[in-house]
Order: sequence, then C-alpha cells, then structure tokens
Amino acid sequence: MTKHTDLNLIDAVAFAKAMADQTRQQIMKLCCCTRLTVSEITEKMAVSQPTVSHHLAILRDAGLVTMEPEGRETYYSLNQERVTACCGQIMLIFAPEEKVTETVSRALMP
Amino acid sequence: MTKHTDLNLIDAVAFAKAMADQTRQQIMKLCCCTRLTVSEITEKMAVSQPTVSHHLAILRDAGLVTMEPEGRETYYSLNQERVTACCGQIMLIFAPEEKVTETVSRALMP
DNA sequence: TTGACAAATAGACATTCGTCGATATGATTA
DNA sequence: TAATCATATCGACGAATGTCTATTTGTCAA
Repeated sequence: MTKHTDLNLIDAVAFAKAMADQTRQQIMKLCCCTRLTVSEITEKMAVSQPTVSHHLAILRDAGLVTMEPEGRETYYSLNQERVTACCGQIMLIFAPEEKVTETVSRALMP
Repeated sequence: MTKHTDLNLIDAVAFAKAMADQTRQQIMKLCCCTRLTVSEITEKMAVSQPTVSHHLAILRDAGLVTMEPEGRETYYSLNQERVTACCGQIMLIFAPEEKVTETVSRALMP
C-alpha cells in the first residue's frame, strides 16, 4: 500500500526518515545526475533485487526519486531539486539565524 | 556507552538518522536559538524525562545539540551551525548540479 | 548530614525496519 | 502461445528503535 503523501508539502521528518539508511543513500548517489534501471542499480550494490525495489519505493514515496517505466524496464533517477528543497526547508526551520540559511532562502526564492 | 564519532567529519547517514524522529525534531525546535534544561524541555513535551534524556544523548552524539552543565541542571541548545553544515554537505553530495547548491557551496566557504 | 531535586542509566517491552527467498505481475521475444 | 526477462509484492525473520518505570548518580539546601 503506497503512502499517498502530498509531495508538494515538505515534511522534514519524512525526508530524514527516507534518508536515514546507508543503502538508500547509496542508491541515491548511484542515480544522481543519471538514470538507471533497477537491474543496473542492483548490479552495483551488495543487496538483492527485492531489497533495491523496496528502498526505491521508500525513496519514491518521499519524492526523492522519479520513476520512468519504459517497456519492461523502469528507470529511476534522483530528484535533486527535491533534495535541495528539503535541505533548504530544514535550514529555515532549525537554523533561522544562520547566515548561510539567509543565502539559501534567497536562492530558493521563485 | 557514548559513541565516540568524530564530530568534525560529517556523516550524512548519521545526520539523517539523528533527525529521523518526530520527538527529536520537536526537541530541536524547542532549543533552537535558546537554551533549555532537561526539565524545561520535558515540561513542553508529551514524553517522560528519561525519554527526553535518551533523545538528547542521540542528538549530542550527532553533534546537533550542545550541552552546558550548570550545577545540578544541564542546559541544551541546538547547534545551528552544524545543521547548516550537514544540510550543505547533503546538497553537495546529492545535488551537485543544482543552482542552489552552488550558492550554498559559496556561502559555506571559509 | 540528610532530604530534595535534576539528570542519566538500566532493563523490559512493543513496534518498526532492513533483509532475504519465493512468488506474482507485466512486457518482450522466439 | 510459450518462454524469458524486469520489476514488484509477499511473508518471514532478526536487529534496531522508541517508550516506559524503576533506579542510580550527582548537586544543592535545610
């Protein structure tokens, strides 16, 4: 059962939970600035294919990866914009007085 | 037994794990831009004092809060600089192509 | 020095989480 | 259509996690 969370709203706890695993961060690094199929990801990792699929589902629910089915394969890639948005949000919440946060705040302005 | 991790090095997984809990983020918000004793924090929360102490220890191990013992009380406050540093690090790792990340990178330069 | 207070630690318990092998589903190819 | 391949889902299992109550440790005050 897929969690139908609103991906436009950023939940700092949900973001942190999604990132709080070595395997998931490894997957995120692999599909950063590129797109990979589940098989390609699995090849480069030390866990089984079901485990990779499991983690991809968690990352997808958190909006951290995007999915593009093509025939019988599915390409995944890191949602870098989402990563920066979440990090920026956390800075705004937990470091409102920091100079860097001000900079980020301006850089994130639309 | 306290984990003796090098707090100067930033481990993105450790940071995310420390932040991956609603109660801990609530504590972080409480002692953001201020200092509070364990009792004061406990008063404002819905969990027991040992639970608060437990979470403070986790946050302390991650370098996310600082501790100042004074007599029989101990003041805790959020390490905002650390929060921004960790978020900046995550942006650099997982969103190297993002414009915001470039901005952050420059803002974090010493 | 004794009693009260603040915070940390210990131990127990239920829940969540990461992993696996087995299997189901869906798409391509022979 | 049948066989094969890619991915997702299921069910099980052990480990890690969050919470509590009870207790310990350390500090101050009467």
